[in-house]
Amino acid sequence: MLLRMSSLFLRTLRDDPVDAEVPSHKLLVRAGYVRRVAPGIYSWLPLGKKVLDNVTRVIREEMDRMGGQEVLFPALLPRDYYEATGRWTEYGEALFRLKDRKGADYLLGPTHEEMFADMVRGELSSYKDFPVTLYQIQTKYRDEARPRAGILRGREFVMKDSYSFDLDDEGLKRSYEQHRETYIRTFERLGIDYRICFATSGAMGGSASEEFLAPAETGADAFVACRSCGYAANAEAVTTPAPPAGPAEHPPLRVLDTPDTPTIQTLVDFVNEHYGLGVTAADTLKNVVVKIRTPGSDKAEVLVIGVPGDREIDFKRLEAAVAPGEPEIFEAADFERHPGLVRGYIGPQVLKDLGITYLVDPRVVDGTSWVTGANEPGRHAANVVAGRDFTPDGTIEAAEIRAGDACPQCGSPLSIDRGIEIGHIFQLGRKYSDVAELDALGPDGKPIRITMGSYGIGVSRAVAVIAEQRHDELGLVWPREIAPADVHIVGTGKDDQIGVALSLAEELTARGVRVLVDDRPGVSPGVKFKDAELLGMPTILVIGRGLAQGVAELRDRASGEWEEIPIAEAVDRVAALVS
RNA sequence: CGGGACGUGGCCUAGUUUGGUUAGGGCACUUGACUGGGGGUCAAGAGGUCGCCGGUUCGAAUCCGGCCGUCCCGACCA
Repeated sequence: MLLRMSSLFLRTLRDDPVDAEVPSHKLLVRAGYVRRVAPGIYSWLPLGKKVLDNVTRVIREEMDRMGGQEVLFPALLPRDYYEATGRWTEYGEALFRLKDRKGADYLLGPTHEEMFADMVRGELSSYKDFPVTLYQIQTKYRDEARPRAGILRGREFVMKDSYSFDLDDEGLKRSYEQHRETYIRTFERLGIDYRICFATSGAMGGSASEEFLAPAETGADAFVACRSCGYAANAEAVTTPAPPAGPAEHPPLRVLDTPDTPTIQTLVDFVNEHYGLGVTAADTLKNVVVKIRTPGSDKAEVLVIGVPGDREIDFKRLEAAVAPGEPEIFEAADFERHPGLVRGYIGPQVLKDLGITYLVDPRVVDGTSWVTGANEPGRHAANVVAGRDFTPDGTIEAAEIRAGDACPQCGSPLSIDRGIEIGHIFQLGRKYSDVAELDALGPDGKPIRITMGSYGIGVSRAVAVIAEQRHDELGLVWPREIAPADVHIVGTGKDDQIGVALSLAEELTARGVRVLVDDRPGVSPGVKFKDAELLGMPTILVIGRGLAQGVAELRDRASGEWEEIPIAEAVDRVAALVS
């Protein structure tokens, strides 16, 4: 492959685009890899297309190595498939919907579970046909409320999605492990720094689930990590270790007059000053009322959640904990309908009598003593003991996570970082096969309900993530396997240098090296060097003022190191780097 | 959907507060000359419905009204 800058469809920009915030966005636009067409929608220019193709190729090779079989569904889909699983309505605003000329409803596929399940049902019917794993590399469409960060999070994006179909849970587990290993190999090859995090399965349903997160300050997902044991989890999936049970004996419950103490801090100050309790916010039990709505219905159940008073409810964690239910704020009008709940002074002591479900943070174990509401305006209760004065209906992971919280595996302090989700694997189970009535006929002549796994990699996002992780102040720094070319040959100065650069380029091309050569006449060396650094090929070969002495410069883009080499050896040296 | 900002050649922008000749600059582009190792210099050019519609006015990029669009911060996702 030989690309000549003199004829390459490329224009680099000196200024950052005004709408770009994150480095990958700025650099991919400045280096002429992508151009914005509409919010969250980008075109790929020749160099960008090569990068995208390289990422795609790596993913495809690893999927094929695993035994996956590639298919391709349409992006434009009729409504019926998504009607059956309820997602035509459930997917909500994020679904691109359109009508054909007859007025029939269509959508642009945001994901393809339904199509895969249906295809397998149509083609396979015997237990002998399983297991099978199918995948596709497809453009997906999601009308995000707010696309941002260039191709990191667009409304149109390329995704590899695969689905495993197994006869039993053990098979599903095997398919899941295979994908896990394949993803590890894939991201290693792509040169992406990543963490495997326990995850919640979110809107897709299903059970066991892990996310591959690329650490980045600009990431949308918070995750925790433990230095000592390697535990890592998405913030939504972090579990809180329960402390040991408290002592059996406690002083009796005591109701206190606490006027004007609507917040935790005013309460703590008041009881310490007037009653000498010596408590902190962490000794109080904050009770938050929410409504949990079942999707697709108007019914909402009232739920009270108890968390230590020094912690806020993390709404994202709450949502994950109650999924597929949807939590809603309990408003003033709701309090009027439930006179037993005294706003600001709710205590768990009465919830059983009110018939309201009470879930607590895992730290609230039997034998722990709390300061909490007394269910009367202006009054709180102290020495309220879990297991004696109230009995929760269970625990819930809804309290915020903080750096320094105990690791659920080893107890060491956790750190919190941000990351970009680049892959997600999970064991879907039978949610879609139930809807599709996807069965195989077993050896005994009875149907076996197929169990599915679902696995995604953000392909175009991976390009942005690589750019995000591999750049410096000068420009992009592509890993060799992903770079548009192996070597960027710069011919500075006059015709001699450019002529030599071109002939070296042809020799290298003949050796199977992918070459980008800057043969633009009349462009100053400074411009060519800047462009070479911005574009980010891993190796830069300069044919310049050393030509008269028969030497060239061989530069490593990532380290910035360079050496002078005889031009006669240049082809061998570069070819050796590539093999 | 809530909050904030903005809309001027391909890109980045000045001008708008206080209406007044031909809307100015930088980058990029074309031509010529010089230069030739860090986005070089000089000269000459091409390129604009100032987001759209309406209003006020002798006169609107500028003031008023409406609409559209975009970006950023929050609630949602490969």
